[in-house]
Amino acid sequence: MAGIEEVARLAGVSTATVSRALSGRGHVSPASKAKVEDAAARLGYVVSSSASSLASGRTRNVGVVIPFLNRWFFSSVLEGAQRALLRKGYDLTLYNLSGEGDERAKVFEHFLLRQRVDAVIAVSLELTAHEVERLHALGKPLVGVGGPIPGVRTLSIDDVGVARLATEHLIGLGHRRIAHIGGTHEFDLDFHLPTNRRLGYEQALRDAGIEPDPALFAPADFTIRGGYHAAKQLLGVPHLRPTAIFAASDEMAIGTILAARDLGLVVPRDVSVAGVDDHDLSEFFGLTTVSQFPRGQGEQAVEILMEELEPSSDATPPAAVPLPYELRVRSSTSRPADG
Amino acid sequence: MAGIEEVARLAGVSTATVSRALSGRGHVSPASKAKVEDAAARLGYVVSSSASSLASGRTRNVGVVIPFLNRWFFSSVLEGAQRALLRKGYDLTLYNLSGEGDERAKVFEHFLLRQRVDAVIAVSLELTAHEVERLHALGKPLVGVGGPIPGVRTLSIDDVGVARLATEHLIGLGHRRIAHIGGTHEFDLDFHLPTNRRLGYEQALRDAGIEPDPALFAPADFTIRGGYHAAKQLLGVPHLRPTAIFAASDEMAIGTILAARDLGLVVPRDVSVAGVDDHDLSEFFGLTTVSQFPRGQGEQAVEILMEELEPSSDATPPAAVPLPYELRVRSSTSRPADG
DNA sequence: GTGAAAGCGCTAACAT
DNA sequence: ATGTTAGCGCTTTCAC
Repeated sequence: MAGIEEVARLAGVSTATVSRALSGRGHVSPASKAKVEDAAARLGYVVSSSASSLASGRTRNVGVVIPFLNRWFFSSVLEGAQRALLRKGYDLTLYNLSGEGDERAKVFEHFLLRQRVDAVIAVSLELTAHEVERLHALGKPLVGVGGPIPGVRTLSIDDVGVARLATEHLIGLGHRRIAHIGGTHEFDLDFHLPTNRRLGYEQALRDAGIEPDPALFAPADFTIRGGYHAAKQLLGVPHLRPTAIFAASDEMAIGTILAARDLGLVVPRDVSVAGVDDHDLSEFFGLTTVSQFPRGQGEQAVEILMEELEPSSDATPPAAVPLPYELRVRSSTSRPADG
Repeated sequence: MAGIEEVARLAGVSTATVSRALSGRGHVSPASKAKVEDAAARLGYVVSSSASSLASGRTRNVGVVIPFLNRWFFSSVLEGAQRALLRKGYDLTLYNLSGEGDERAKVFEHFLLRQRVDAVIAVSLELTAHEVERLHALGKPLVGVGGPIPGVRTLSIDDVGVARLATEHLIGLGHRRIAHIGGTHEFDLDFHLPTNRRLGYEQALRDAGIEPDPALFAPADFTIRGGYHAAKQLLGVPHLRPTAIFAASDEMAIGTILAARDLGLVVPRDVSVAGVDDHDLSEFFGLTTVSQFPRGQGEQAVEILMEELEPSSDATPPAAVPLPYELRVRSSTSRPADG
């Protein structure tokens, strides 16, 4: 492993110039810059990140704390963040907190504080005031994705609006008996997503003069299996059967489609189904859904951090752009049979 | 941020002793060790990883290079690796190579070489000789998961054996016309997984005196949708219809089940279906499959690295234990209708 | 078992 | 625009 000194010697300049030429901070004449780059390439020189970090205080590394790796939403956010960071020349250090909970303390007390990261992205994690404080005390920018954290810049989708949109779509098609499959209370921990989506559903109904019927709500766990069972329940009673079901996630909506099939019902003729996410599988199932572009959320989180880490003169501050969402109408929804 | 000096002062010892006490290298009397730990806790002291790395040459960080994040197998391996590393006090730096390919070069030339990691885990990536060499030249242990890399310790499942097992299960039930949905050639890049699974399938057939019928092979892309279309093809011709289908992955097997349903066929009465993976969704679909425990593969990769990074006296070297796999019989397979 | 001190390989003042 | 040099905060010889 060649060091900066050898590069300096080969290029015929000082180590300071090498450092400047390679990092882009400070002015270097085009001539020496070329010589340095050439020498570095020749020697296969790459800076030692630890030496650089120690001397500069910057690590060019961002920590991402995330509760799940094998769920579509989370892996998509992670993928987006990774791509954006790589482009900026940053590393991504992953902290998956799916574990017991003592892992969580460990991560905060030992890992994030070792000066290994310049900033932290917290995905769908409600950080405690204490945790936020520790991070802030270190001067580490922190941005949340997936829900509001008090005192933290957070990218958060308008869950009420998303649910309204899906429900209004169903109402617009002529449905009046619209059921909802939402999250159980345990899932309300992180940012009340289930509550907000149920709220949006109810608002849309009321705006259309329909009183939400508690019998048309079924809780589930955001999985296909959970949606399947909830839907069977909802669809099982013939004379009360809803003509449409809005599920709070695509996975539950897919479960609903499968349940309908098993009951001999045809989607959308006998029952319309709508979800939220635009999951990988949704197109295959022809599921009408509301996209929420999680990859973009990961990328945007990185943009925000970068603006704090390396303020660029020109840039208009990304501002608190509301996250986009979009109705995607496929073949799982149609007018109800009657009319 | 308190430094080691303050800890030393508060504990009434030298910085050298603090370092030794906290890192566990070198002998320290129990008394001073306690004092140091106490002082460190009091001050909320955590070592600066960059300073520590620079001085010691160890980063306590492992790089994981992985081609996909949003596929079950890969995210599971990643999860296993993350857990195991966290337990050992190591960080995990993620390099997702899903991108174009110039990303790949970037990662190898700039990221992995900046002395940021002590070791590298390569998941399902066929590294070039040159890439392997660069890594070795740095003295960085490297272990592969998912397929053999020349000159590299690799955890690799016996794909031929896995496919044989699934196929033999179907043969044992009495099936003779067994179709196979495998990968297309593009998927053969990484370790010939599709080829090996097809090989195992054919071996099992031949061992049972059945000549593989090329008409009973259909290529797909390892997705549910791909499996669905391939299966429709296979099941569409009534008089040639296989009584069982072995798919090279659970996702394709699930697609097969859905295709069968859409054709009015009942699984397993009209057609048995078996897959490989034991995917999250497989239980829900009652899919008979061969589990391959990817989480364990990630963990095992870490074990191997640790043995190289921190050789423990007692440990029996983990040796080249073949990766376990296991037939999981559910409700998608049964004896063929005739008998 | 413990302390003193010499680096680890860079970066950032400060000069020039 | 470039060179000189003093650290960055630890770990690790080497002595004791």
